[in-house]
Parts: sequence; structure tokens; C-alpha cells
Amino acid sequence: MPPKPDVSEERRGQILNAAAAVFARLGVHEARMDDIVEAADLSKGALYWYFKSKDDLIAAFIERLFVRANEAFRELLKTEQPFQDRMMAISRYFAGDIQEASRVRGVVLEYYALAARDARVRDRVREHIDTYIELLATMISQAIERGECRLTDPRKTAIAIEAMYEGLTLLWIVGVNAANSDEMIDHATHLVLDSLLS
Amino acid sequence: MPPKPDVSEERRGQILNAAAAVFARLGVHEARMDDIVEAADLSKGALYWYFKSKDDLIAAFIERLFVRANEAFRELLKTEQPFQDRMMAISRYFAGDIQEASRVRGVVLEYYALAARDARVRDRVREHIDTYIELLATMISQAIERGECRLTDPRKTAIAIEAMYEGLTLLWIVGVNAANSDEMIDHATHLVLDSLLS
DNA sequence: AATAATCGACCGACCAGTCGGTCTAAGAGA
DNA sequence: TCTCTTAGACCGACTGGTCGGTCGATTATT
Repeated sequence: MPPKPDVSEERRGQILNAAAAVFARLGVHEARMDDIVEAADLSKGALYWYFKSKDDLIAAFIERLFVRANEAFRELLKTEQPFQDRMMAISRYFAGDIQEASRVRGVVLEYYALAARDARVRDRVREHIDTYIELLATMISQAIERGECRLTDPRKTAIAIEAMYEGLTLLWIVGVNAANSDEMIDHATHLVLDSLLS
Repeated sequence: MPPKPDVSEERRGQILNAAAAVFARLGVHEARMDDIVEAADLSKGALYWYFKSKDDLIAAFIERLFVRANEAFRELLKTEQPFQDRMMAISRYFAGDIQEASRVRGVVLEYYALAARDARVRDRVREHIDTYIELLATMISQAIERGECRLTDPRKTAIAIEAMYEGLTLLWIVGVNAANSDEMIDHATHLVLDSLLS
């Protein structure tokens, strides 16, 4: 029991990485299980040993994305700093995120579209996004207490901000010119910040 | 030439309406051409007489959505009124739009996801969204000239606003609680409005 | 020997799109 | 007025390729 290499977590990661590459290239729908098998340098049998269906694989893939992003976001808010600086940090985090995760973003959109129809997927996605929103709302609450932010409904404001960043990502994916530039994202952040600072 | 009933436009509309119903129920991907055929009360041959492929049908369907929404939006901005009132009118337009077009929204998301991968689709989508943005930017420019709005980059601000509404729709689709309520949308609108009013 | 992990040929459900054919109505000619 | 022709509109059984998933065989590990 102790000296078990336990290759299974490594394999799952390997397969998920392969899936990420294939999804980025073809999208979830166009991606064939055989493509992923090939990219993972494994066999179909091995893949189905670790994931019981394509849907299962997709869910695990998205789950990993969300978990990683949430961790990064939480890390970002750990340090003690004034409200305005935090907002700007978030702004820059999103800017980086948008550029880097570029390819994978289409997959997330596909998953959102799926969430529109499938209640189980929807619940899972909502849960993760709500985590973001809660984080933002808490931050705003604190800022209000400290008098750094004018009095406002923290949750509603958090939703509006989250919506703006999600929307910016969406517009960028869809090709709206300059929607992804640093200046654009800073501009958007300042737009709400000007309103919120007391 | 004159006494031709020319049933073809009517048929296309009939098919597109059927597609709207089926897409709303099953999503673009799960929708079978046979489902649409049945909903349209026509035959497969007839459908393929008017649309050369499933992709062609989807494109036509989305095109119609965008054209209609753009018309409604343009209409909305026709009347002469102060900046703040216009923004609130837009706010309410979106609120209504979100509630009403609810079912179809998932389809649009699916199309956005497709745009992430297909350059031709992307160009088409961008064109339509840019129209919204231009409309907003023009409105903001005028407001600045009239001194109703503080000095700011109209296009960037327009993009941020458009992003916020798109994002709000997305969050609602994904099931974030209260993202679709009138108060939420008004709150979001006021968030940027407070910043913009001079 | 037993179990975990891996392999890949194969199955069969599924569905976009085809195709040979029918029906109707509008001209054309007688 | 009555055929005949033509073509646009429409029908629906059928096909051919595709791909998620299976399974019996094989290898590695304990």
C-alpha cells in the first residue's frame, strides 16, 4: 500500500492535458476521443479506464480550469492592500488571464452554452462563478467598512463587475477589436472604480 | 413575373421559426434536421430546397436574430432625450430582452463558442456587435458634447458597457442568482452612470 | 496467481445529406 | 377549351461515413 507509485493521478493529468490541447485546437464538439488518445500517447482502453465517458472527461477538464483559476484569484486577494489597489490587481489578473488562456476560452464558452440546457452542468458552473462573486463581494464589504468605498449592495456590485469581465472576455473571443488590450481592461475597471470610491 | 405568389420567403421564415423552437428546446447541436422538418410541417427535401446545409440554416437563424435586435436597439435610440434617460431605457431594454429571449440565448452562446474557432462566423458576429458598440459610442460622444457626460473615450466606454450587459446575460444563463432581475440590471447601469455623469 | 493497467480492432447507433420521384400550376400550341 | 410541356416546390426512404464506447487479449506489478 505505501510504496505504490499510483500512476493514476498522473495519468488523469496526462489525459486532461492532452484534452486541453485538442479542445483548444478543435473545440469540445469537434474533438474526437481518438484525437485525445493520440495526443495523450495512450490507448482508447486506457482513456476509458480513467474516464467513463466523453462527458465525464469534459466535466473533469472544466472542473480543473475553474479550480485553478479560483485558487489563483484567492491567492491574489490574500495580501493586505487598499481597495483601489486590489481592484487594479484584479484588472491586471484578468488581462493576463485573457491573453494566456486564449485558446481554452472557447471551450469554456461551449461549456457555458451547455449549461444553458443541462441543469447539472449549470449547477456546477454556477457554483464556481458564485465563488468569484462571493470573493469580490467580501472585498467590497470590507472596503465599505473601511470607508474606502461608498455605500452600495456588495453582491449586486460584485455581480456587475464579474459580468463586465466575463463580457470583456466574450467580446474578445468574438473578435471585437481591442477588447483584450490592457488599456481597455483598465478603462473598464476605472469606470466602476470611479463610481465606487467614496 | 407579377402574379407570382413567391412562397419562398414565407417558407424560409416558416423553417426559421421552426428552427427557433427546436433550437430553444434542444440547442443547436442536439437539434436534428428531422426535428426541424417536423416542427416546420414540411419534408426534408423542402428544407434542403431552401437551405443548403445545417450550417447554412444556423447562420441564417442567427443573422435574423441579430438583425431584429439591432433594429430594436436603433429604434430605441431614435427619440431625443437626455443621456441618463437613454441609458435607463437601454437598461430596461436589456432587462426585457433577457427575460423574453431567454430560451434562444443559449443558442447565441453556442454560436459565440463557434465564433471562437471559425473565422467566418467570428467576422459576422463581430460585425453585429460592433454595430451595438458604435451606437453606444455615438450616444456617449453626443452626451460629452452636450456636457451631460464627463470626458472619456467613447468607444472604450461603449465596449465596457456592452461587455457588462453581455456578461450579465451570460451569468443569468449560467444560473447566477438574480443576475436577471430588473434591480440587478438597474444597479449595474447606475454603477457606470454614476461614474459617467459630469 | 491475481490484480491493475493498457492495448486496439471492432461494433452499431446515429444522422446529415441525397436522390428518384410526385404534384401543381403556369404558359404554349392547336 | 383541351392537351402537352416545363419547372419550381415538395416528398421521404435510404445510404454512407463517423465516432462513442466495448471487450477479449496482453503486459506489468505484487
